[in-house]
Amino acid sequence: MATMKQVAERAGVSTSTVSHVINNTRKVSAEVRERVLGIIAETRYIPSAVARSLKNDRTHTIGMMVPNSSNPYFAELIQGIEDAAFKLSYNIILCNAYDDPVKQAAYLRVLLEKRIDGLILVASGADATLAELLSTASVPMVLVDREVAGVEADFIESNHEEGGYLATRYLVELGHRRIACVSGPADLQPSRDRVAGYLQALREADIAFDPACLVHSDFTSEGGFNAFRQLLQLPTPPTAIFASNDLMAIGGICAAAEAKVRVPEDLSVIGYDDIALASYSTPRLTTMSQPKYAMGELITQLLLARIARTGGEHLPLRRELLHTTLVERQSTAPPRSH
Amino acid sequence: MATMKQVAERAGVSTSTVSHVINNTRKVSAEVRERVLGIIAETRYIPSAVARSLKNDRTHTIGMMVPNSSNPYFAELIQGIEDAAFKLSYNIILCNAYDDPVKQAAYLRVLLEKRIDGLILVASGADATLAELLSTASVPMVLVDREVAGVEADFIESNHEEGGYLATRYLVELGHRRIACVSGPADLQPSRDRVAGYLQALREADIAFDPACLVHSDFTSEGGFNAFRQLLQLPTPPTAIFASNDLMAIGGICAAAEAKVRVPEDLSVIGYDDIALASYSTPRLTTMSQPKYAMGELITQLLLARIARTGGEHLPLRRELLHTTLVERQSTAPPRSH
DNA sequence: CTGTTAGCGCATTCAT
DNA sequence: ATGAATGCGCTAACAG
Repeated sequence: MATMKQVAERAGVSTSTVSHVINNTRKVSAEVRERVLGIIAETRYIPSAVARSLKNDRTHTIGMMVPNSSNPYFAELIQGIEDAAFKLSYNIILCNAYDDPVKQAAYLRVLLEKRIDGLILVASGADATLAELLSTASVPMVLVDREVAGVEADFIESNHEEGGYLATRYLVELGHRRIACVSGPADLQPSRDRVAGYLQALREADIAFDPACLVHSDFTSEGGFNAFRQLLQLPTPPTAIFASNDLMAIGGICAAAEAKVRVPEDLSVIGYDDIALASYSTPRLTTMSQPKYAMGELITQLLLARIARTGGEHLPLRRELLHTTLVERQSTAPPRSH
Repeated sequence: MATMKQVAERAGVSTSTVSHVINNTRKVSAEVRERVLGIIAETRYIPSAVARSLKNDRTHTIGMMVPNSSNPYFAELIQGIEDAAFKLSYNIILCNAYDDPVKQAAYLRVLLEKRIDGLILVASGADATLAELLSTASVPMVLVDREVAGVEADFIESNHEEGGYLATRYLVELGHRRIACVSGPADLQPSRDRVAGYLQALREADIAFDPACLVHSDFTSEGGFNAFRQLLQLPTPPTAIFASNDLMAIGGICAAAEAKVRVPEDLSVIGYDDIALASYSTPRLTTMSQPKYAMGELITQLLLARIARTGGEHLPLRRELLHTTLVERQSTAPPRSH
């Protein structure tokens, strides 16, 4: 691989001049510029971002830590971020923590060594070690969906409580009175928020909350499958279920089908996230749509704004709560008795 | 951020010694080692991989270019690769080319500047520019699913033709005679291979191929939805459809449901890929499973083997064709008339 | 308009 | 067992 020095020699100029024609950073005579450009093409010279980064203290690389990039919600979020980042000349290093704080810490360490310009973190666990590591790292950072105790950083999420509320209220308005909820892991704040919204909607409708109607699962299709099966075996099964994400809703619908429970005739199901497949599952899934693409763009913008100010005056901490919107499709309907 | 030099000064030793305690690369007295380690902890020193890379000419970073990381097939493949790479201390820079050769070229350029140690490429388009860029780049590389004319590199894919054949033969064995195929884009070799397998199975069963039964789509749920609708409106609709990927199969099943065509009673559907959601779609999807995780591991191993030999003797070019396996679930059954 | 030079942070060779 | 010195490839004062 050719180096700038070699290019300079062959062009009969200094590396300084070569550098400037590459970066358009100072006036260079047309003649010299052409000559240099010619040699660059001829030698297929490609500047080293590594060397440049060492000099500039900027890698134009962002670390993205998620629990699981195969989960369609994260996959779509990542894609939005990657897209926005590309437009701004940043690359993404993808890290799957699998909800393992140890693995997450190991990754963080590597990212810090690689001198990422910024970090987008959907935290797995929130042990003290993480807060410790993060606060001493002092890398520009934005937290998504999950806050980390003791870490001050921009934070973005959709309004989970509102989402849970709207989903449940929609079911109530359809005429349902026995409404169950399949929640995500109880130790995740977004899960709890969505449940809070669910309870709030129930309360407003004067529907007594039956603890048997709330089951905690794990945000996977399989988990949803099992949770629905359990709910459908209740003495008085629900006529509607709010699933805390689309994966569980889809798995749940599968369980309903196997139990000969028709959706939406016998059971209404509403999901959360609005992943791409929700539009084409059978039946098409009614769901609370999270603005994933907008989130991706906003996250990237916030992070880059913070990166731009590194060392400068402190930007005020931002906390963004995005709205979710109801997408009515075919998995919900008024209850049978109506 | 502390530097090695600062650590050295505070510990009263040379940077050389600090470097050696960090890398365990030569004997250091216990006393000095402890002192250095103490200062490192105290100053929260984190070595710079950037500087190290400049020196070593290795970034421990791999570029991964895919058409679309939200497609569950790629998402799961990426995860397998990312997993395997992590174990071997490599990170992944994720790039979405969106089937746009221009965007792909732009990304490639950046990856080359960042001096990635290797490239995993699921090529979008294969114009001459790409071959040109790639061959002069001389970065260790493995191609996945799509070959690039004029580029010699390791190549990995599943045996698409065999997969298409097995899927179709399975439908034949179930008793179907009118079997349609929803293919991926005609300009993609894997699409063509799967179709070839489909045709082969038809031929073996002495079933005349009806061109109306082969429709080309785009590997998306929406595309599958439209393709199925078209097929179901045929004067003599098929009793079974082989969809070239799960996304299209799932979208197609949605179309069938809306046309009051029951799966599998009225229509058998078999997909391809075996994405995670296939197990929990309604009905559970019968499909040809691609060994995504194994592919991810193999890809990573091949690439790292090649990276290790950089500059050394040439490793023979490898061409790996992995087997797909039939996963029988609930979207297929004998035809009604049986 | 162009060149010289120093230094980014580290690994490593050569001394001692 | 340790240190001094060099250079990886580049950018950016500074000088002319």
